[in-house]
Amino acid sequence: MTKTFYITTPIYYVNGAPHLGHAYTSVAADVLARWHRLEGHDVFFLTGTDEHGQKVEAAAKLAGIPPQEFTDRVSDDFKDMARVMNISNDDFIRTTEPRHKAAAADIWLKLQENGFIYLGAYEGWYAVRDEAFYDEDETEKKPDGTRIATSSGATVEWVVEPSYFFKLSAFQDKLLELYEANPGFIGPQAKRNEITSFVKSGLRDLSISRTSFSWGIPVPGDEKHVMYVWLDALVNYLSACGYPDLSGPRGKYWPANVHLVGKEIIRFHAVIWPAILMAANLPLPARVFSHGWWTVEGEKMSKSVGNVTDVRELVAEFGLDQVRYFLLREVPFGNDGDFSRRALIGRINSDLANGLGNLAQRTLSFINKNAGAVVPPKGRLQEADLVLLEQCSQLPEKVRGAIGRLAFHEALDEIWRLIRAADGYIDREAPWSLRKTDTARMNSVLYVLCATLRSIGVVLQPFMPEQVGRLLDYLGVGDDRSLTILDSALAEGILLPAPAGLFPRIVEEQKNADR
RNA sequence: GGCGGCGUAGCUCAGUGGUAGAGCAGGAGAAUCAUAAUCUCUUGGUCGGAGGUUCAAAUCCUUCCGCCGCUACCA
Repeated sequence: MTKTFYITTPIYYVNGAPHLGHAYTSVAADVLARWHRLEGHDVFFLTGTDEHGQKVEAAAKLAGIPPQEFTDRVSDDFKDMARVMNISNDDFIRTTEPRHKAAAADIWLKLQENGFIYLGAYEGWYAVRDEAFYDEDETEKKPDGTRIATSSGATVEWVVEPSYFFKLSAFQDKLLELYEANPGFIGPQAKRNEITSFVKSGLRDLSISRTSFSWGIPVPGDEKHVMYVWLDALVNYLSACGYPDLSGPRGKYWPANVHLVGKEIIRFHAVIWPAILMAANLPLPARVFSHGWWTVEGEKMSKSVGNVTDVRELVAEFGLDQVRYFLLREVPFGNDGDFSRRALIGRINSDLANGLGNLAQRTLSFINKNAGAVVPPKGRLQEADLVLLEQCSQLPEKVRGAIGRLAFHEALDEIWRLIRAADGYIDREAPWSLRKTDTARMNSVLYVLCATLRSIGVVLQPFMPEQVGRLLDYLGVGDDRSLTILDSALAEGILLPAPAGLFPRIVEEQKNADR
């Protein structure tokens, strides 16, 4: 039976437009999904949008349209971003879809049946004007004794509203056991420590319904309440598998292998979500991995600064694969990073244009001009050839290891090590000299270079599907481009098309800095 | 305040007890197949400060300085 691999991005909240951060999560998940497909696994890759809650209700009101129309619009924008980024998701779930509402209602009933839901009261500082609750430290007392919300200035009052609660406190020990028994459950390590100490500090029950607004999934049996958005949202990972009927075609994918999330929502995925699943007697995902945030030119992305970056503009200017490469190469996955034009251009020029692109071009165009435009005959290999080919044969395992740890930057670093080795090889062997003295040897060298480029291309496909696809075309690689083709030697004599540059060098116009 | 992390070459970082490393940037040379890309050599660091343990410390301990994260329900 084929191994299944289920990977998710968070469902993106539709109260704002998609930006660089969303694209980052999706690209990382896409690389994982594509890698596992190369491995021959049965992959299910899910993304989508989270569309309920007070903020969405408010945003729709501001836009002057009904919430459903609003969410349709923003959800389409996220779909468009996925298309532009060449994200290979197998499904796109929306929490306003009937299949999801049914799943969420069923989970609620399961939690209730199992005795983990009770009716209590949610208390807090409520601003009628904002229709929102505030924490005490988000409010301040005015001289006349009334209390206002610091951010909006609206008067707040202490409100007690009935609310259903989830007995999260019952799962404290079980969660700690989970983290203990599965060190890889939360990644990276630093987040695991944070979450562990958070859980150790004591868990309170979680308010999971609201009566103060209505844009949500109704609580089964008590329709004055709508479900708390996070309970609603987390269930999406099950909804897409066909839950509550896990005997259907998608049921085999649950539990998920990886939930990729931004660091701001790790807690919901590493604490609340497993607790809910435990309470519903469902199997737990294998791993929750959180990545960092991007600043842009050293500054935090924010609407007020006006630097919220729509990745689609970057793609239009620099190319899709270039942006995908940068996102995963520049920063160790899990860390924060900075996105700057200068760093992006530096990566494109030194790694892609001068590195991979130039290696491919100098090899392929030489073959095109001097070796009959076919994969040259291998001939008798020498020590230097075998050394390089040995590095090729080790590459998939090295990349597999790095990707298994979600260390995308290390995977790319391994690949570039081989690119540099191949550049050294071509210089030392100098096929341009051999052309005049020993064409058999020249052919051997070119053959080894083709084989090297094939290895590099195959493992690089998940990162840069488009340009690397072209590279494999230029190398005459057929339809099967999975990792298994690297187990067989490259066939000689295949006709090769005329190559063209893969990654154009970026030349920035000199902005006359000197006055 | 409590818990945790970080501070290593101009930049981004690797390196957890045994002669300071990589990539990029800088310098010199070589080569000319190639997107003037490539290759070789090379400049550059009192490993945040101070003290301690040890035959030996970037690596362990103490303390100080600086930066950052977490410290729950509104993503």
